[in-house]
Amino acid sequence: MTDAGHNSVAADQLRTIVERIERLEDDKKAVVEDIKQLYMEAKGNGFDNKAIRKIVALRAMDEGKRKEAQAMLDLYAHALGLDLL
Amino acid sequence: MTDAGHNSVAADQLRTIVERIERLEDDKKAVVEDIKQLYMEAKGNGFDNKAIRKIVALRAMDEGKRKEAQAMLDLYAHALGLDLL
Amino acid sequence: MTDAGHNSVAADQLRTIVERIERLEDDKKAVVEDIKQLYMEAKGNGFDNKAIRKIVALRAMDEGKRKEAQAMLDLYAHALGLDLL
Amino acid sequence: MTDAGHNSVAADQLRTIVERIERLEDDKKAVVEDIKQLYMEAKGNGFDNKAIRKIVALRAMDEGKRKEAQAMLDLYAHALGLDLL
DNA sequence: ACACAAAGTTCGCGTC
DNA sequence: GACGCGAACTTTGTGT
Repeated sequence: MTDAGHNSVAADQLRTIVERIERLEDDKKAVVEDIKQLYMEAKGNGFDNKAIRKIVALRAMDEGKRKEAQAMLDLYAHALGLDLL
Repeated sequence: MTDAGHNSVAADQLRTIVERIERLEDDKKAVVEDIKQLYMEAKGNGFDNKAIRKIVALRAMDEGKRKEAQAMLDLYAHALGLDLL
Repeated sequence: MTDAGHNSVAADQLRTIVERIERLEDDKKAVVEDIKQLYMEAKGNGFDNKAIRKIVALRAMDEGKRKEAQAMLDLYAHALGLDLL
Repeated sequence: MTDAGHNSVAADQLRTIVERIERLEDDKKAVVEDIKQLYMEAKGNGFDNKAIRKIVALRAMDEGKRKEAQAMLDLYAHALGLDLL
């Protein structure tokens, strides 16, 4: 088998990989677009998107970690006399 | 209608929005995961992921590449155009 | 007066502006580097940089806006039955 | 030594760190403001700020540009090298 | 209000 | 295997 033949295998493999990635990236792009649309819709209904984003992030976050991070923040805030609420 | 009733409308709307976002985020996450898997598979086949990423980026750019090149020319035309006009 | 002479004024002006910007960008870069060093030092002393960043951000934020944003978040969280604390 | 005393050490350390960061952030803010002023001045003199921004970016890149170009060549050498080796 | 640009955050990589 | 470095993505702010 020639080098060309041998290499064409890798080249084909590479091409396949790249194309599969590109398709998935297209999918991702579509989903991101849908999400954007949803936020626009929410805004149209008078919601505060920034708050919604935070809510989504908080719900996604592991509860344990969230409370731990909050505790650390509270600790530091207290040490500096910063009134968080 | 009570305030509770009144609020529950917005609350339901909010909940619906948040849940729809979360579903889309799940979709997105799944796609991102698939992409990651692909890269891992590529790596397992001896490919250089960094190079693949650049290839993908370049191909994605190539659609807008002419526009970019054109913009670059315009840029210089403008920037140096100050000397010319 | 030739075009060249006339244009050289604008060109010189442009050059001056660009160079002044570049100097300021260098300054900025240096400051950013210093900040990074500070965070590294803090980490070396056992502090949680993420929490410190939040503290700095909170202190920088206008108190009114901060509480307003927090109130909105609380409102939404409550509507969804999300326990923040 | 009381806990309060013990903690006050860390609290003081934390306060010092935060305040040093805040000072540096102020410096940064001032520099950013100066840059903004410069752009406004440039605009007042009839220059195209968008073009200037690109010029500055390009000049900043130009130091690393050869490296980037080299990286691009290496990239293709690698990616296509699969066909060659 | 939209798009562009800047900042911060996170993730993968190379290094030690 | 942990740490710092650099790139990619997300989010925030600003100028039009």
